[in-house]
This record gives sequence, C-alpha cells and structure tokens, in this order.
Amino acid sequence: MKELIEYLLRFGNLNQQQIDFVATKAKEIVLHKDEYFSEAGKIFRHVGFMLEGITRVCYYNNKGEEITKYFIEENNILVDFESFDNELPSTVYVQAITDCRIIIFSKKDWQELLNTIVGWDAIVHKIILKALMQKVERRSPLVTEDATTRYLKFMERYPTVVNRIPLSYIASYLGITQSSLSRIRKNIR
Amino acid sequence: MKELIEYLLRFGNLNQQQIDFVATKAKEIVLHKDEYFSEAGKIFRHVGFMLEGITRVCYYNNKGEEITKYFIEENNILVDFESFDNELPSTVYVQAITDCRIIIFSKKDWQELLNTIVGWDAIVHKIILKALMQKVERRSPLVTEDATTRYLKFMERYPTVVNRIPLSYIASYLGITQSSLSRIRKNIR
DNA sequence: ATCGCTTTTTGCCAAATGGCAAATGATTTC
DNA sequence: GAAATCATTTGCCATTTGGCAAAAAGCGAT
Repeated sequence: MKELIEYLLRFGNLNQQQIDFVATKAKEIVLHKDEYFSEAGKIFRHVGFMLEGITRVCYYNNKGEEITKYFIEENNILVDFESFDNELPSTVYVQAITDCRIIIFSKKDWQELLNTIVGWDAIVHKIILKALMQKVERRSPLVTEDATTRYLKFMERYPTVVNRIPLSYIASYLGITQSSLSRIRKNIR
Repeated sequence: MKELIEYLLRFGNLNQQQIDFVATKAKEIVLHKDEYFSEAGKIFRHVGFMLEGITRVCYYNNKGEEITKYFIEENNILVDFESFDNELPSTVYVQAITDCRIIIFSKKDWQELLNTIVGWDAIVHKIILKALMQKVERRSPLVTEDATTRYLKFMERYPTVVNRIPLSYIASYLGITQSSLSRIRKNIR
C-alpha cells in the first residue's frame, strides 16, 4: 500500500485524510502465474496497481499467433482505459507471468474517489498520460532495428524482467520466433 | 477554422462565446514541404492543428538513419505534450512533407484558454488521450508482421497519404529500406 | 535417481530483407 | 528541349530470420 501512495504522490498532492480514503477503497489480490487479470472481449471493470510480479498485455493476430504488446512491472498502473472509461470490450489479455500481488479498485470505488477527492482526476490524467507515453516509447524503437538490437534494448529497459519470464514471451514481444531469440542470445555472450 | 471547432466539439461542449474566444487565439500559418514545424533539441512552444497537408514525426538513430515514427494528417492535433507541458527539449523533428496549413496556439494563449474556459482542460485531456492511443495502435502492429503486411496495413490506415509522399518516408516508417519497399510494391500489383 | 513434462537450443534449408551500385524514370531549371 | 537533379526500380549477393523437427537441458513429482 505504501508503494501505491508513493506512486500517487509523484503525480500530485494528497493530504492524510485523502490518503486514508484511498486506502479504504483499495483491495489487494493475488494472481498466480498464467492467470488472467482480464481477458479480451470482457470489459475492464477495475483499475489495478502492480505491487509485485510481472504481467503482460497480449493479443492474437489473424494467424493465431500470440503477440505480447508490453510487460508491466511492479509499481505501475494496470488498466485499459479505453475499455474502462467507455465500457467497451477490451481487445487484449492481461496475464500474470509471475505470481503477482495487485491492488485493485472497483469501478464504483474509483468513481467515488473521483467525486470525493478534489484533484483526483488531475492525478489520474497524469498517470494515464505517462503510461501511454511509455507504451509509445517502448514500442516505437522495435520497428526499425534488427532483432539483436531489439533484444539488447529490451534487456536495458526491463532489466528486472529478463530472467524471470520464459523466453517465448520475450520473443513474442520482440516480434521474432523463439528459435531466433535463442540464437541471438548465443551470439551475444 | 471551422474544422478546428468541429474537432473540438467532438470532445466536449463549448458555447458560442467560448468558441469565439478560441478563435481569437488561433493563428493560421503555412508550412512548405520539407520545412520543420519543430526540431529535436528545441522546446515545443505551440499547439498545432493540421488544416491541410501531411506532416511526419521523425528522429535519427545512432547510425544516423532517419526513422519516421508516424504521419499526421488533416484534422489532427500536432504537439509533443511531453516537451510542451514540461518545457523539455523535444527528441523529435516534425516536418511538413507536403505544403501545410496549420492553426497554432502559443503557449501563453493556450494557458489563457485553460484559465478562461471551464472544461477546456477536460477537452484537451481527451484529445491527448486519443492522440496517444492512436500512436500506440498504429505502431504496435508493425513489430510483428512482415514488411508486405505492414505496407498493406499502412495503405489501409493512411489511404489519403500513400500517393502524396515519397516512398523513402514510407520505408522509414515501416522500418525497411527503400529498395525493399519498391520490390514489395512490385509484387503486390 | 528416474520419469514425464516443459523450455531452450540446435541443425537444416527456404524465404525475406539489407547493402550497394547501376539503370531507369520523373521533375525542375534554365 | 536539354541538362541537372531527385526518386524509384532493379540486379547481385550477403545476411538475417522463419519454419520445422529433433536433441538437449531444466525442473518438479515420486
């Protein structure tokens, strides 16, 4: 919980009373490896905050291949705003790839925070912006570089992730096959 | 100007007085092909709105290759919020690739709109969100598909752009060489 | 230690893409 | 209209990556 509050305070100020109010709405859940936090076709009804573990956001293309869009690590927000805000079915899966501890807020509680805490919407907007910008930045370089460079950058960007998840997920993030990634790894050492 | 107002109204309501006020702050500029709207290293000090033409956002990688991140067409917002909001030097170039007509707001006027029009910040937030989401969506599929598929999708997504800009820009967006793109084109027909 | 299961590595060959340079085509300028 | 300039296509060959299947390595349960 402390982590969440620290995270929130980086985006705006909250007084003790407001912090306590947030805390009353927060619930902690555990998600085991391979379980889904949410699934494509369903509407996102929670805002999550990663306390511990790694999740990934993925989808399937028209050939049935699984594509990992990005990973979400500790101390990051976990929500599909398009789905959450507009009550639209999400197009992606959010899956735990290690055991995870996650703080969640139900939509109802989230609304109540919006209505109660002055400035909550500003904080939330900043958080969303930051999350989206991160996505753009993490995704863009992948297009134009060769697979080895992409892998090296991946390791820089997710240093805490590389050794905790199966290689197949990394490959599906980098847009290459598992075999290719394996070969690349060999050449790097 | 009508285009801008219509665009704004898609994200929230403004009364006639507010619309007029926005109009007093808007200036129209012309940017010729190849001119820069903004450059890497400089701070973004304007919010732009594309009336006519196409711009692209690009940068250079460590090999000196030019990478096109995306294109911006008519009726879209044109701003690097990270740079604009935080007064940080931008990392990208925004370049006209056809002659363009662009409405701009100076930072000072933009602030005044924020302070004067109730709900302006909400509209702006929605616009930013949409723009960022578009970027993510346009960028992500590029990673995992082969060049031909990427080109076909590019044509679907930017139907009005394909025939108006040089092939080299498209290649640098798709992350392939000009030669490869030329060959791909040949095979498609 | 052994079995069964999953993950990772490897070998083989085919396909896609890159790099470079020359040829062709298109456009501008005089 | 000819020359100069720029954009695009093509040829040649090297390199990267994919697809598939088998081998090897890792891991948990017994």
